[in-house]
Amino acid sequence: MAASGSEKRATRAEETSTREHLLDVSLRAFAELGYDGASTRIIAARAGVNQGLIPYYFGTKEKLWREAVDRAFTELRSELESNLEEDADASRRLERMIRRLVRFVARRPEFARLMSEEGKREGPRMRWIVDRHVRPMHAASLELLGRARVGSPAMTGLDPAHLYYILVGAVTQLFHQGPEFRRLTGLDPSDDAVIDAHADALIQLFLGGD
Amino acid sequence: MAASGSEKRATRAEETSTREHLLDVSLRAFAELGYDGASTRIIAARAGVNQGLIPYYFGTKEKLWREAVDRAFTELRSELESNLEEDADASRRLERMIRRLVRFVARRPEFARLMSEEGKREGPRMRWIVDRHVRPMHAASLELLGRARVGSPAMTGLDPAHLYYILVGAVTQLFHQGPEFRRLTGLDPSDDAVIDAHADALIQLFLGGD
DNA sequence: GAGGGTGTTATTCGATCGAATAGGAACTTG
DNA sequence: CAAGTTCCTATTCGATCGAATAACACCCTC
Repeated sequence: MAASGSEKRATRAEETSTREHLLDVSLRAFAELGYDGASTRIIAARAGVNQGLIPYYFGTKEKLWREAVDRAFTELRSELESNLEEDADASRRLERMIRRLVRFVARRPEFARLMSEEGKREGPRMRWIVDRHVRPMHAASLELLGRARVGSPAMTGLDPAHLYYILVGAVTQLFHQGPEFRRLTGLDPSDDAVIDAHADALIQLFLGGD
Repeated sequence: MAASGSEKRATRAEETSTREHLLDVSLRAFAELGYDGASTRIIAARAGVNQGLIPYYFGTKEKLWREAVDRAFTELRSELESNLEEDADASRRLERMIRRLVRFVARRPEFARLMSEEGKREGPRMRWIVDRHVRPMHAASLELLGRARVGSPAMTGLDPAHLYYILVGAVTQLFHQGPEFRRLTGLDPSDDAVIDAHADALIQLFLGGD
């Protein structure tokens, strides 16, 4: 069952390589179904290839997972890091960061889901992801939060360590719980109106009326 | 391999019944390992009983899951509903609610984990849990938030629907991601100092300096 | 146009899954 | 103390898991 129309073998270098496509599909599957729930057969079926291709390209399921995660964080970084320095005002910088974060999480809720999937239990995957990806991001966030806190009425006196988890949870929860949100409210978590309203609410809450 | 010392059969009605114990263990296992990851064999082993007991008591794994979830929500309700009405000031009521929520989630992080595990994907379990448990809680929360919003400088003008997800995420994230938090910060998410600091930060953020 | 990669499928393996079954051990009721 | 009920274990079943293997189809180089 070759996904697209192209009949036989799809003549190398079609849209994207099969390998890249597998990584894409894997991230969503791991996020949606969990590491155990996302069987290599399901992943292969969604990608329209044979299950044997996964050991072939990635060796083990674990390595496939790691490569998919690396890829997701690369995308997140490229999303957030672009021209953030140029803004002198720390509050404005935080505001833009929040808006970007919201949009990113809304567009790729699987990212937040994967993080929560792994961050909630001890294990080699948790340690790997924290040491390799979360810690640097966390450090950068603390710095940004620490600077933005100065002068913000809503945030003064708040411990940045707690603020970090408060902010991340506040930003991601709605999109992380997308299906629940949709069933509960009838709204579409991928709707731009919902996304913008959420970002607006967060910015008002964290940065007050300045 | 009977867990405790009690030799043969444990003479009915010891501490708690085996069935209750299985429900307790199940909730933690489902939250920690996910529905698929928590095999009935693992659950049985943690409870110190034979795997065959689970079909015996609960019929199917799905029914075991539902009963464990019912039990968790019963506990949450009894935690939150007690003498909340008597406080006239909506802001104070929200403040106490936040403090209780934080303490509950800190004490039973498996609750938040289980909710996020199921709320992130479509499926019969998601629909069951939303219709049966989340919707009533959500309605009550919206009412409380709507009233508390009036007069609170930080929350005026914010859509209660968004506020709900912001609040839930902000409250739960740190404890939901307990193992990650511990590795990242070196702090213990079950430490009372951490718990109180988190509640304080949340209350200041949401209720400002009143 | 023969030969050697490379990408891919089909098949198979041992392990583990949830559930069914049969039987045993202890308590309850006569 | 015999019979029945309840609680629990041991074993087994078909399904599915991740991974290994063998063979195949295509492309490239010569």
